[in-house]
Amino acid sequence: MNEEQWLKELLKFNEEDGKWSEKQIKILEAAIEMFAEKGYAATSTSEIAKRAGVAEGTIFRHYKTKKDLLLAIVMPTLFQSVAPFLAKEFAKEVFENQYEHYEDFVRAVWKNRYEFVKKYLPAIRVFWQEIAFHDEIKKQFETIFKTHVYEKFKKIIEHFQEKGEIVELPVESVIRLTITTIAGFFAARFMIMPDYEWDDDAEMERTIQFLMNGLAKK
Amino acid sequence: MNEEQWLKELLKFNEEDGKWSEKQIKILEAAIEMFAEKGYAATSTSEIAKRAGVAEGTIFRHYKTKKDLLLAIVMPTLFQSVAPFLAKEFAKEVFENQYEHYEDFVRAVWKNRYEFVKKYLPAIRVFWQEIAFHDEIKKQFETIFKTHVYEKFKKIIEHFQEKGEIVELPVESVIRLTITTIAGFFAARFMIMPDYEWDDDAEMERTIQFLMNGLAKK
Amino acid sequence: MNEEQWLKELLKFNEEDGKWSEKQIKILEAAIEMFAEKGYAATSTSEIAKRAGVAEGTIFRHYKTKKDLLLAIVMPTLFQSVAPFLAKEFAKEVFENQYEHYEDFVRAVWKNRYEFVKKYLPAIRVFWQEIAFHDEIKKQFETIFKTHVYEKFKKIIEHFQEKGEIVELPVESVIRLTITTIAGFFAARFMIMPDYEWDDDAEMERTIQFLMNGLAKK
Amino acid sequence: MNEEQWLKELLKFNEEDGKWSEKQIKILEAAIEMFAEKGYAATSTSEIAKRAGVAEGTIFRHYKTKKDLLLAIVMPTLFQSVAPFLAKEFAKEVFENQYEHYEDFVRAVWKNRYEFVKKYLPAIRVFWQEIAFHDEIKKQFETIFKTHVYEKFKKIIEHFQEKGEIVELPVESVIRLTITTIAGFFAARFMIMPDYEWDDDAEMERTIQFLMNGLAKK
DNA sequence: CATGAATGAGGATTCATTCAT
DNA sequence: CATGAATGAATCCTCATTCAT
Repeated sequence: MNEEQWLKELLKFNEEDGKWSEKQIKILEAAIEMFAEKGYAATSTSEIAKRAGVAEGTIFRHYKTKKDLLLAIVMPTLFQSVAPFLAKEFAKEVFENQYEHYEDFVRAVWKNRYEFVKKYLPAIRVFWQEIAFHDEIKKQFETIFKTHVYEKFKKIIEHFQEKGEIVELPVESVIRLTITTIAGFFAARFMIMPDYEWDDDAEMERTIQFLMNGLAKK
Repeated sequence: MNEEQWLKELLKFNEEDGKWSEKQIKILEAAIEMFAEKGYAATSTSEIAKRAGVAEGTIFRHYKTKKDLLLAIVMPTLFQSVAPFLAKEFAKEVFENQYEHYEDFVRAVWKNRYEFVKKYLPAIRVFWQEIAFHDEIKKQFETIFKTHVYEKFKKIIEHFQEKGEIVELPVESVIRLTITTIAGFFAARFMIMPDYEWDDDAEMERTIQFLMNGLAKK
Repeated sequence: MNEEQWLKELLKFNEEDGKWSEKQIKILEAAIEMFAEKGYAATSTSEIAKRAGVAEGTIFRHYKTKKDLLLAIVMPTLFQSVAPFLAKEFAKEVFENQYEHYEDFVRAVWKNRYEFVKKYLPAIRVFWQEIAFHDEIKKQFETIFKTHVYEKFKKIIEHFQEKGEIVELPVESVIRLTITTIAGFFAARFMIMPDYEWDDDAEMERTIQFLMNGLAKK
Repeated sequence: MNEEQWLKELLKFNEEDGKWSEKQIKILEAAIEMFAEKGYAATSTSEIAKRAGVAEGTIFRHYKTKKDLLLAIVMPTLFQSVAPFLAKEFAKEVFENQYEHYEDFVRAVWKNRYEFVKKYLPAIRVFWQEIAFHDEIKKQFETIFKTHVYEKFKKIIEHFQEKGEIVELPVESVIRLTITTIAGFFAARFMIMPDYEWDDDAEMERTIQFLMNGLAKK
């Protein structure tokens, strides 16, 4: 998949296909790279224009303000980040025994999100770096998380708790521990120590074992 | 402990006591608050001056550049963050059976770091928000981590692995899983969902149980 | 010749024609006036902008730094100051008897430079005022002087010394005395006592007589 | 003569002896050096304080403003520059045949001023660099020049013209040519090409010969 | 007298944004 | 649609000067 392709895919959530001019894509690419590297506030629109190979004015033809440009990156990233949970059939799949065990479910999520993070890493960096500074993003994240991720996750957890597969902790704690364990790997792997020589498959195996043991019903 | 007190304590690692003038403290306090809230790049020195109740020029009398002001916050925070591991007697305590089980050790670290995070939260936010944008900070963090935290942690893990208490995974993985689990709680508790109603003791209990089960030798 | 015209002419040495926008010219004019009057260091870019009738930012769109603006004035002035000596045919003209006597040559230079100084006086003031403070300018001046002015001047002097027209002093001394005498007039006339009532033609006559007598072979 | 000594001598014109504290001298020395090197406007009082080894406030205890400090350098330098002409007996000496020929007079002035320039060069640089930017200095210079230098010089010239020793040009022109020739040497020797290897005695000889021939009655 | 912390106006420069071409 | 010159507010930082110690 070439560069432009992945961006278009990332952007699918925002607008209909076909609306993205070449220059617009170039601008987004440049902005993602620079925001990821230096942060939104420390990146100037003129730098973005230079890296994108367009005139400064062109940026503002496509994005009314610099903030709009940030949101055009961050919002699709947020949606794509939780995409599996946004799919209508997602929870259903679980109950219809597509995933016999919680471990199967976790493995499925892991693999799916691993591919996602690898592909969209710079945009994800931007998202997590900027969420602390922009209330709109934080609000949106909370809404999405509560109404989609949490709700569905809860049902899934309860399903496997009823099956007696996982420990009877409060659902919130199970969710948190699951996410923390998976996301902790991703953070270490891609953000904090990306240069360490990771054996991704082995580390996934260890981490999932750890998670399953941790949550196992004694 | 009043506001100035904790800052002086945080700064202990940087310089000798007594060198901190009242204005200098005021400036640091204001800078920490604002950097935590809006980010370093988006905070202007004039805002800091206003909030600190000093003239803008006064900032530059105490900190040669705005970047120096950031480092005066971030470096002590980095050192204090890993303070237990910097203490010479730290690892020794473990081997001399001050901590009979890995769980005792984890609980000790947890409590110690819990107090630390609660007290210095804004400075810690600044640290983690800015580490992504400033190579000096990242470099310093890596050095400290490798030479102090990792080395001592490793010995501790190996000690309990030899005692047959915890699983025979690679030390790196055990360290990562431990840190990820603890830090994951702190991140959720203080950064991502600080407004959720947490029962800190109960959640600590759950998390430590999870960690111990996850790492238990089967 | 109107104001803009002479500036464009002065600038010919720096870049190709046609590249000078109206605002750029306005900025240069304003800068020359103010630098001449108050000196480079004591003139603020906001004053220049005001006098030029442009926004302060516009200055920096055309000249990356204030120093660049100075050099955009000083370098062309340096080149134009020694322009006759830069022309390829210049020395040749002398040997091909365009100037039968040293006095003819001196008169030609005098008239040519008199027109130049009158036209470009403010820029020349800036040049001589700032050369003391900026090493780049001094270096450039020395290079130009040694490789162009001195070399050609030397041949001319030797030519007339061989013809037995002027005294057999070291060439360096003859050059210095000639320049000193001519430049001394210009300095007194235009820099030190511009308000005195000068009879330029008479004073030229006296000065050239003085110079010729001073250098005459006894 | 040590450093402080010459400064005190230079300052003699300004105030009575004994009033100059050590710090005051240090400040003046530092200011002269820095003003000569970077110019008045580009030199900060804090730099001067540092170089002088005193606190910033100390400068303002001795000189009410930075400008006062400049004038404390420039005014004595102006007076000392024309010191011979300020001496009451100066012109008289000429008429009483202390100087038989104009050449004797010129030689005497030359030697006297040569020593002066060598000793006070940095202060003289400051004077000539700043005179262009400060009207008070220019005014003072003009007054001194007209009332002392010019008046006495005029009588001397007329004296030697009457004796038939020098050409019957307008006195102003003779003065200008004399000064220009002497000052031209000093400018070249000390300001423009101080690094060239000068044979000062030989060059003086040549220059005075040139001057005498130039002014000789034909 | 000397100090140096404190000031706040002013410095050069950058920036997001606009708009005529 | 795209451009890039123009803007002027805002940025970080410096400076001459003051004043309590």
